[in-house]
Amino acid sequence: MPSTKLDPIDRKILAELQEDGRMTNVELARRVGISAPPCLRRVRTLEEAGYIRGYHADVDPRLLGFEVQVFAMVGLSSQAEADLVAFEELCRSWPLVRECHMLNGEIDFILKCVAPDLSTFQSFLTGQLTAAPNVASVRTSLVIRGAKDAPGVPFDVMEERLSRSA
Amino acid sequence: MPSTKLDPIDRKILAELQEDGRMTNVELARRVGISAPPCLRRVRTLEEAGYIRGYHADVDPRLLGFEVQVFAMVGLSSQAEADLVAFEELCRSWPLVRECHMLNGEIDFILKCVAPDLSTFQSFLTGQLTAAPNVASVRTSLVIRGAKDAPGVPFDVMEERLSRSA
DNA sequence: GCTGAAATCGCCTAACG
DNA sequence: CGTTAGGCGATTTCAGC
Repeated sequence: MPSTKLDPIDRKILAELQEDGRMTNVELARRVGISAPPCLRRVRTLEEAGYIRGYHADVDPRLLGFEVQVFAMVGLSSQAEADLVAFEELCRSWPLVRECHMLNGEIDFILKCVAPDLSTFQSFLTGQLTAAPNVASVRTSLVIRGAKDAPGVPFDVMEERLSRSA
Repeated sequence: MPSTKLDPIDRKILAELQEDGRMTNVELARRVGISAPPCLRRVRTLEEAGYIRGYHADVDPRLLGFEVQVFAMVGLSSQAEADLVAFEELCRSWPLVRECHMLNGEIDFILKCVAPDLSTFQSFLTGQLTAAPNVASVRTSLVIRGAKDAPGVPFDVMEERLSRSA
């Protein structure tokens, strides 16, 4: 599974599947301008090479009863690698934490969390997150409303750069 | 398209499609324990009712040359609704900004950004974001590494709550 | 190597019970 | 919701560039 360079058709496939991950292979093939068999082979190759990590339905948290979304900025008291990894592992074990990113600067981690209601989140915050070993500070901000939620990467920016360097 | 309540099969469908959005309908039907036609009808209904907002391939930004991911915390000088909306619209027009969420507290917005390299991001930051009308302050943090990136909502938490309230 | 064409197999998706 | 059934898509095979 070598990460050989992508050609324009591969990039178009990725852009299309990022936009609509459930598109049929023949429709995808039609859009990228090749026939179905090579298109399917390319998709499999892209999956195996790791360009495509998976396919996910994008569900509406609020409709499903997750009314609360929160960003939590976490500072640790020790940044030793073992302690960082321990905290990351803890985040992976918490279902309410959907994303966890390690950052530079004063904040060590940013967490995106969801919860059915505020009291559920508060009890997670005080009982689990703030109480976890090595956690020095937690600042939380409720999401008032979402303004943009685009998946993955901007392929138009990518194409623009590639044509500039050509 | 009424948002009638979901039964356990609907929730299982959502959980499965969140996990693997490209699963075939017959495989999905098998997993949720019904035959294919009613399964497909349920999926269509869930899509039309807005429970499923779309399907997206999850692509790897780094492999595609987007080496830099940044969270930007933005404060505005005016929080009048028209000014908030204007800033949101601006974010939607910037391809490097993948997510924009309006928050409570001192920070008004949090933005998740990607860029091919640091200099591209810096030029966006100084030339576009900080320079935008009404932007009072921008604090940025580079993502050192991602520790968790789970899609959507935790259906196990949902089921647990539902069984508790039963 | 790559693609495309043909053929098979399996899935999707009506219509009906 | 299940079953049937026809049409279409997916996937292998094979030939050609």
